[in-house]
Amino acid sequence: MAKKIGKLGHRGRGSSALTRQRVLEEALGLLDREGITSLNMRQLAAHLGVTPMALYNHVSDKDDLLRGVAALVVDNVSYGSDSDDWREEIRTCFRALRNACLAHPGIVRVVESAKALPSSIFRPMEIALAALRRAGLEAEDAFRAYCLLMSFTMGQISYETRGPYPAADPAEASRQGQLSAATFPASAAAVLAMADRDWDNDAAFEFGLSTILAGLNNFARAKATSKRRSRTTRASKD
Amino acid sequence: MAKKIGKLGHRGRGSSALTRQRVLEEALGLLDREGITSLNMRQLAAHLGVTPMALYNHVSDKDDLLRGVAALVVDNVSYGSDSDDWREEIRTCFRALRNACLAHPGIVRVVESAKALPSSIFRPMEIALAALRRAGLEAEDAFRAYCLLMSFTMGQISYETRGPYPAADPAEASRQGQLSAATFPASAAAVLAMADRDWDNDAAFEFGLSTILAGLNNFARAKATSKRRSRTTRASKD
DNA sequence: ACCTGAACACCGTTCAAGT
DNA sequence: ACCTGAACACCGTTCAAGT
Repeated sequence: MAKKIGKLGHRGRGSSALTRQRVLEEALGLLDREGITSLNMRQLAAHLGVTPMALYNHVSDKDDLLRGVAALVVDNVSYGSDSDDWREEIRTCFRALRNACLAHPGIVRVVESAKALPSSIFRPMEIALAALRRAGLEAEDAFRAYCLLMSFTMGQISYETRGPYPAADPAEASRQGQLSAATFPASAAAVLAMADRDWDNDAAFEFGLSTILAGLNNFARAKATSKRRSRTTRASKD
Repeated sequence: MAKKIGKLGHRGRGSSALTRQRVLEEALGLLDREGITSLNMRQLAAHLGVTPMALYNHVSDKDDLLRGVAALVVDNVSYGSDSDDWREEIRTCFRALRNACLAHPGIVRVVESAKALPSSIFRPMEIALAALRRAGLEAEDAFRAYCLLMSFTMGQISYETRGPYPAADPAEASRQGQLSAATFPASAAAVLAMADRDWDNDAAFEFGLSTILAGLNNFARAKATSKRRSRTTRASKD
């Protein structure tokens, strides 16, 4: 027993042994504190007080590490809602996804560079698809709508966490005189309008969500009436 | 003059000297043929028959190289249309962006990993913003709508070019039994519905575009009537 | 001004060896 | 079973030297 204490005690920090969980958690911490460029096997090993090669006992690959970190962020998110309005269900689902990612801004670059995603991303997909089917969309349209929602959400999060590209930020470009009112009038006007008030990412996300849901609602209602009409036609034929 | 010919003649391929343009074009070719992992200074230099360090005479940085390659893909795209329907203008604009990117699938990863974007990214922004203003949106809403359209388009292209993540592809997951109808009924149904017909990325993109435009149209019309109403109210007060 | 060659400070990962 | 240490095959980039 003394042997056991001694064995655990001589490890760097704490008395815990190296486990996959500990590796992934330290990786996420490193990502949060120092960004994705610091998330490499050597620095991670150093933070765990261990040799780089020790990590390979708990992680098969760097890509496995990245997938594991992504899973850590996304696995325990609650995507469900108790509303019976399909639009509110979808709102809650993608808001939850966005909030989880914004809590660990570096995770977006991890997801973008990972070769595979944790399979738990099927959970928001399931919820969204179910809600969309309940709205009256057919399977194929529902999947297209899901792609639309997911693409927008991930794109938006990517933009938010990376910050606007220096060369693509209207405000920055206007400061450097690249965005003259002569060649880019609409963009220059947008900069002018945004100059005073702070840009609100939450509001931009909600705007996007509402716009998509309005469009999907239009689509679902059109689908419903065309179905009803064809039913009436059939009935009158009888 | 013979000296000049000799000087040019002893270069690896062709008689052209190394220029920034030639470096960027070869980089794009390398990207197209072998993907982003092969797009590095050493391999690029080898393809140009030159030492890695020779590239730094025409490119300040690897990030400068990436930005240059992105510019090559995006600079000469024509985003405009001759329609006077703002929705058609926006369709043409983002279709053009998508087509340009799909012509060089690797470019998406380049854009994602680049620290800066070519400033010609303002051209589609300008066209989209102008169309949205003409639709009746105020500056801030127009910019939010632009972000929505751009996020969706880039997200969609990213999904298309990377191919679905092995762990996030419903069809693949269902094949491996990760997507049982018991736990993920809606997703399993989607796979079933998509099993026979091929998934049509173009149709999915058009679906997304139409949905967003329908939502924006709703928004613009609501804005217009609320404005008209307040004007009437004011008039009746007079 | 443009290019070369050697070198440096990094990466992920293999391999043989220790306990 | 788990970890170490040295090594390999890569990266981007600096620096001194050549023309």
